[in-house]
Amino acid sequence: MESEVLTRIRKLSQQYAYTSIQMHETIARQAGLPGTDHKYLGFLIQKGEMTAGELSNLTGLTTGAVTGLIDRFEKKGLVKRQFAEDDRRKVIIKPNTESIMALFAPLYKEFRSKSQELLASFSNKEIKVIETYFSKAIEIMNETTNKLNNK
Amino acid sequence: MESEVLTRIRKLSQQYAYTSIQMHETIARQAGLPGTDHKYLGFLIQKGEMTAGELSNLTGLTTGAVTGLIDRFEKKGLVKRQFAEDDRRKVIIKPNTESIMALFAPLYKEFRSKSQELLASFSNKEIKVIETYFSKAIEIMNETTNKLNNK
DNA sequence: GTAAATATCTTAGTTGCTAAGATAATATTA
DNA sequence: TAATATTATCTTAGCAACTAAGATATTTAC
Repeated sequence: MESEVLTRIRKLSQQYAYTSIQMHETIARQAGLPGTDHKYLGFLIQKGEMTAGELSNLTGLTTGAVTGLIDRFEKKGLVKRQFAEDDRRKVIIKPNTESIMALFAPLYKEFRSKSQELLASFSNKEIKVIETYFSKAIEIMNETTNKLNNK
Repeated sequence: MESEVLTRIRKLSQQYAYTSIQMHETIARQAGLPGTDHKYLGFLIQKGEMTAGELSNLTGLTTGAVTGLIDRFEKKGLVKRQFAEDDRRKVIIKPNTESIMALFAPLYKEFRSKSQELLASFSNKEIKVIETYFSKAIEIMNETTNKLNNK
């Protein structure tokens, strides 16, 4: 038997994740990125440049899939390939942050201002609560995922 | 220029959504559902039975894709097809909740108890804050998605 | 009763994935 | 140093699930 609160939060949480992915997919499609590529573009922006192998590890995609992914990004001018100076086997992927921003910023504009507004409606203390919840929930989900993957 | 708080929350939020999807995908894979099928199984559980067309609308998949989706679920005994009595063109998809639960419950067990624990560490007032944030953020994301889709 | 609309299924073609192996560069070792 | 092993990425073949378009079956409208 589980508490009503837990059920409510769990449903909201699932819906939140789903809605968020849905929105990001819609925005990506409008920006000319069909499928799930935008998900990986996010990594590149957040982490900055990285090698193809690192992206493969991070995403769980095979190196072959990553090759195709970078090809598609490169063709759109969103990233550049560059051999590493210290190891010429490595391919460094350099996100072209400016062109990425130019592509996505207008689509996120309204969302951002509304989010800003929503956050402004909470006190600092309340925001801290939200942050704590997010952080700890992320930790729990990662633990669950890792435990399931390593056995 | 955007506030630091907004940036922090936005990153946490994206990470939350990504981690959540990642966990659900891992659980689904362990349950023998590769790809993204589990996402749609969630709809069936939450909404109960629905027609193929409704599922198509809800998911944004074409009717052809939905046919394949139901085929895969049916083959695994997770849903049943049934013609609607009032309109024999319609196919009602009936989720077999018991077999779905039996498949997934053990994989979610530990996650649930940890979530329960996490939630217990917040006061009722704080939980209300989290719920409010989720609800309103979902609303904003849906608005954004709808606005982008209808133009 | 015929025509139009609707709900689902089928088919052909596309996309992006994995797995396995090829290629090129680097590290190791005798 | 030369031979061998390892590493990083790319290429290829095969596969799964998608879309778009059209087929089929049923219902609705005239």
